[in-house]
Amino acid sequence: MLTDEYRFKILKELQQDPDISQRELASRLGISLGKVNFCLKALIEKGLVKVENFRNNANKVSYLYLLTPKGIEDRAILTRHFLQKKLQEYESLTQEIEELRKEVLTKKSEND
Amino acid sequence: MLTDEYRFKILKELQQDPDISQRELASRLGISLGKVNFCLKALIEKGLVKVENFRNNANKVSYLYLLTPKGIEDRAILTRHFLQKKLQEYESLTQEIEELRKEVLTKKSEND
DNA sequence: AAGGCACCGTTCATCAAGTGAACGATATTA
DNA sequence: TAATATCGTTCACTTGATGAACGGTGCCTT
Repeated sequence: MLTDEYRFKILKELQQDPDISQRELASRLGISLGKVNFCLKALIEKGLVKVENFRNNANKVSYLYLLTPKGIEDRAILTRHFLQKKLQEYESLTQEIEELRKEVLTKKSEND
Repeated sequence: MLTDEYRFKILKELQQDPDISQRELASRLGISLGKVNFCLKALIEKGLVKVENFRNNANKVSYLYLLTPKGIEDRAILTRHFLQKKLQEYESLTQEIEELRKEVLTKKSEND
């Protein structure tokens, strides 16, 4: 499945490193090769990524996974979206930590 | 699978509400009935929870999922463990937000 | 007492998602 | 030229989660 999270992560990696193998990408994101392959195809299908055969000066054929204008736009939208989401996470995480702290202190005083 | 996370959450719920149905527990934790049933059995197997047939004054048979001393101890350990973990998450979340902020601002200035 | 209803824990067939070994194609090296 | 390395692609397999269905039990109404 291609979630927002991996759409974002993959677009981010590709933008800053268009010549990257699917294996390397899988390794960086901590997911399987199969999943990367699936997600990448979905991104291409959606028109967010375009794959090009790139022939460098040593006559070596390698692949380039380039973000299309639509892909760049999508990445920007996702960035704003995730900032909002992370800020909400920050709120709830702060509260969660507060509760855990209280609890740890309570338990401690019970044993004193 | 019985992860630390659900071991913690379930022990927490049971401690503050020992007469609770598996369905209600599933609903509170946002997981399926089958998973609750599986996890609960695992907790009993591990000796962290003891189930009792509780016969109240109206002769109604209901269940009590009580934490054993071992269960209470485990919950305390998990609480401290999760506090540490959440503090680490806090660190990385803060950094992540910082990066997202930078990025949003960069994109914005590019379009000005 | 009997029938109906509601809720309980338990089971398990079914589904969805992730995995990585294996493959053919291609580039590089010996 | 043969051997090796790396590429993207495929797909059989594993794993986890799901919730409908079931039998058991308490309770209410008739």
